[in-house]
Amino acid sequence: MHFPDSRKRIRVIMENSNEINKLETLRHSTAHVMADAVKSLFPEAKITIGPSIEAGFYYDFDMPKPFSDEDLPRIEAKMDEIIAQNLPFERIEVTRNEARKIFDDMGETYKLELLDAIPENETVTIYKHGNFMDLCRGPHVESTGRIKAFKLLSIAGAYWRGDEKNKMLQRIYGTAFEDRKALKAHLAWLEEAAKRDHRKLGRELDLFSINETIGGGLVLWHPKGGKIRQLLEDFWRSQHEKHGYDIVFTPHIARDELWHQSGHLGFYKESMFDGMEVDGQQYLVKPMNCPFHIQIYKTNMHSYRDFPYRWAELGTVYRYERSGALHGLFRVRGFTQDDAHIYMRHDQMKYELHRVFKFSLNMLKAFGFENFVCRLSTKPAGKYVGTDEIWANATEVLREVLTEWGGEYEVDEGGGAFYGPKIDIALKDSLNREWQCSTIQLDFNLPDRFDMTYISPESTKVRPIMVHRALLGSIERFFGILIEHFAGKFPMWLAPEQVRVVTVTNDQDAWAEEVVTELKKAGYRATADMRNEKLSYKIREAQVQKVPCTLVLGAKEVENRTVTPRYLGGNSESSVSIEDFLNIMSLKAASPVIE
RNA sequence: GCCCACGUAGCUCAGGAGGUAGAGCACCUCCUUGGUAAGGAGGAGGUCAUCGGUUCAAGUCCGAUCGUGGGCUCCA
Repeated sequence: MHFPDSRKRIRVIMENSNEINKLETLRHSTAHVMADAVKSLFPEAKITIGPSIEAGFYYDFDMPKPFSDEDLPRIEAKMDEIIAQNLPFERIEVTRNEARKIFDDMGETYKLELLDAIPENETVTIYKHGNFMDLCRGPHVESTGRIKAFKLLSIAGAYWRGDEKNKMLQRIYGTAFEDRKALKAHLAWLEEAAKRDHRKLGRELDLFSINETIGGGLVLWHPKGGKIRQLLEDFWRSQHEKHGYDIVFTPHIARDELWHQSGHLGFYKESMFDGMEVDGQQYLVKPMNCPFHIQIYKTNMHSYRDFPYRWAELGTVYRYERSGALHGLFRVRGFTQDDAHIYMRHDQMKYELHRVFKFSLNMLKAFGFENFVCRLSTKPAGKYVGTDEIWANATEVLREVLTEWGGEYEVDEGGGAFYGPKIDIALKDSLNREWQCSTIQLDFNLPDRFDMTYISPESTKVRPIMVHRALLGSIERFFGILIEHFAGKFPMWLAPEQVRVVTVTNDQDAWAEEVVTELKKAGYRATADMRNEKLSYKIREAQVQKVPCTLVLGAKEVENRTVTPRYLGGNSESSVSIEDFLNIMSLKAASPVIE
């Protein structure tokens, strides 16, 4: 029911787990060295925790005064000194009382708190290098000299133990690698990711904007972004119709009564925008589409013969996100889900879930993604609705779906929502970052709450099985992912402008207009640049704007009635007739096909 | 929402320790008609985010607000 619409999820996958462990150790040791450096530069700092993370490490400090950016080079310099001394990391086993005394004497109150949290049966260890001691499970590298390549990256605030009720600590992020070459590669990767930032490309390519006057998290789609969205949605619609879905449309607001029935006003209110009063009735802006689709269902009696129903909608929803969480297209307050609900009989569950899973993967593949990671979330330990039998059954089917697929998947035991188990699909982009997009969720709750029924062969009323699913997740977020994945160089079928016809001089204007007319007639998106500018100037502009194909027209082309193509990032190719070029385009611009 | 940083022309950015704004690109005009990533000249364009304060004088100092960014947090 709740689609992970705009969650940013970045994880760099390392292939070899041994390598990971070595790196983790190295990074954790680097964190210790950093804490040592911070303590010697800022004796008033209290140390807290400093783990290794996916692409580096951090250490949190309680500081009377926050760090500034200028502090980072100073800390790095101090760290270099500690590393140069090649101090051995010593592991010291201590009793609780010894540990307590040590950290108490040092005034490290956070360490005392951590010490108390260590289970009774666990050995307490301290790691020491030079004069720096830290309560730590380890392991560590042999000595500080093993740290060959590190860099401090940023400063951030972070709550003690991640709880906003606690004190805000000062966090320093850094990273470390086996050697300088690997570090350099990682820094280059960060730079590449920054270059692809969809917010930057969105502005440069004039795709979308988010406007202060309108409000944070509310997206304006410019003509070029709008064209891409239109192409994407047309593709999406046609594929859904082909795959047995019917398209529905529902309103943006509904009376509070609906949200009471659905339960959203109970458990989702803090994410919903305040309502408005109309004719004495309270209306709320929708954060989800499901209650509407259920109302469609409930307008009629249904027979077991009629299933399944597959109702899809590009439904725009609004959810309150805290201001600090907003981020470009990835985290917004208004977005369009590529939503659908499937209603079915119990005996159809297996077929439908297989089918929708396959459709999800194929949809993502159509946009050029090849690698996926799936996650199965099973029954929560605490409260849940639905019988154990139906949970077991549905979970088994989902497991089967994943096994049959054969790809990489993890199981989040107990991670399912209270209303049903689910499969989430994350894609990996060209920078190997993971983005969770698709979600396929069973729902044993809403059919009950809305008293959905169908008539069985025995003439009894039976609850249908309900599945929520989104393939792309949110159109806004998926668009952001596409921008970054392609670095703005959209494939021909999605490019807002496919062909730019560029003239050498104004003597070719007539031919340029004819070529554009021909291209448009054939259904391509083409424009002519007939400005009084040098050829190289116009070529550059077409390249900078990432138009996939530029056709150069000079005297030669006019004479032979040809065009000279040049593709994005490539060099000039040989001249071809317009007929030949149209043939080439029909191959290059074909929409993907989903089986 | 919280911590820190930032907010000067459409964009990217300059503006030494207060004296009433500048560059490049983009835009407009003119010259140039030039074969594969920027030809030349000129012009227009800014209540320096907003509001308030200090001062004879505030992009410049102080405060608040709004917004953006990096994180944290939340995510039925």
